[in-house]
Amino acid sequence: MARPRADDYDDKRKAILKTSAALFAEHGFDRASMNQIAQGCGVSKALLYHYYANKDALLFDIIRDHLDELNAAVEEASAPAAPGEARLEACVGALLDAYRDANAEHKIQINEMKRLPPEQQEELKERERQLVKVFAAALADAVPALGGGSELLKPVTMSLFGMVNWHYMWFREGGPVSREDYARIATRLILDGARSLAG
Amino acid sequence: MARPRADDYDDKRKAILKTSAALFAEHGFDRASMNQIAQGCGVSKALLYHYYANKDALLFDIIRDHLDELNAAVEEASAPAAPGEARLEACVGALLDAYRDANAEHKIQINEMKRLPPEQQEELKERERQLVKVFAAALADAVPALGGGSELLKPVTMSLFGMVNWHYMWFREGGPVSREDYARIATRLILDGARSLAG
DNA sequence: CCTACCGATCGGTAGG
DNA sequence: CCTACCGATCGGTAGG
Repeated sequence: MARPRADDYDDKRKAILKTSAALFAEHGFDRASMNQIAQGCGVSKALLYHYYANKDALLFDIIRDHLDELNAAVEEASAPAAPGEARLEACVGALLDAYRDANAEHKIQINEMKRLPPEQQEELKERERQLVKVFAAALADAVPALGGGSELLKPVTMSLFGMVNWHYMWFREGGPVSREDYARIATRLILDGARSLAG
Repeated sequence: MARPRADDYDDKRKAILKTSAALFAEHGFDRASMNQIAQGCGVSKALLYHYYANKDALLFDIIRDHLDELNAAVEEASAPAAPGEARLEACVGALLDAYRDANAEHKIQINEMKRLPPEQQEELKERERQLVKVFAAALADAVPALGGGSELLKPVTMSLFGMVNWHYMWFREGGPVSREDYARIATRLILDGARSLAG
């Protein structure tokens, strides 16, 4: 009879994911060695290879889990039938909030995804596209002039992602501007600016 | 007597810088080997080490040259005593234009700077701060409410950098939106949004 | 300006 | 035939 999966299998997997994400973010994917990661997790390297077939699989799982969490958070915020403007701000706020304890994962998504083989990258990029889609829809809803095939929708949507995905370069927890503040600021910049552009 | 520097010393140095930047951007700093770079430049590895003491020095020089070019372009655009709004758009346009043939260098600045030792990073970050300073000043000039110690100046300035520094993720040469178009769009988003926020 | 190497360390896998 | 875990070490390649 097959040996059943250990009760804490998933907890251990999550712990490995969190620790390795921190090490990848700090030293980069190539420089964080499997030995370091095993040590950081308090397990043997052989056990690490029991959970993940190779280093790439570890990187893939970190980014996939992260993107799934972002998508879940944003889709939840996008669900209520709120007016366009409030819905966009809720989405931006949900995204920034999902980034709160995921700085390492965010940096890895931005900087290390290209280390993966093309098919794996494609699977992750599909999840990124899903995220972009929700924001583009919320934007087109809040500023009707951006819908209907306007050339402005893409650059404006990407401008919003630029702001939000760049926040980790300057934003500091406990500073004068909170995450909620910045969600409001970014939403205002985009909405008022887009209305002016479209008008 | 010391051997004089070859007439084409600087041309060769620039060529090495451009080729290695392309390889670092494509494969990442760690994976692009000095052997690959030497081959790509059509020189021996020993000659490469004649120009640069080590791999770090090469990385440092790529980013320093790049940042110096950005600063020069933006300071030139910032010089004319144009009205605040036009000056900001000129600065954004100059920055986006300086990025035109520097996609590799831009990616390296964003992704690989942390590979350098702290003092070298500091020297480069000082150049980044100089760039930020010019934009913050142009913004405060164009939207007076952002000046005078407003808490909004930093997040709004960083929002602008987010938009512009993120452009390489989606912008394609020859697409429906030109660099000039996007300079206008980003400037409008920031200016109209900031006025609405400050008001 | 070249090639032959070095000390160190990598990701990954062996038997049990 | 599966999964859980160890100590030891593999072949290759990096920067210099």
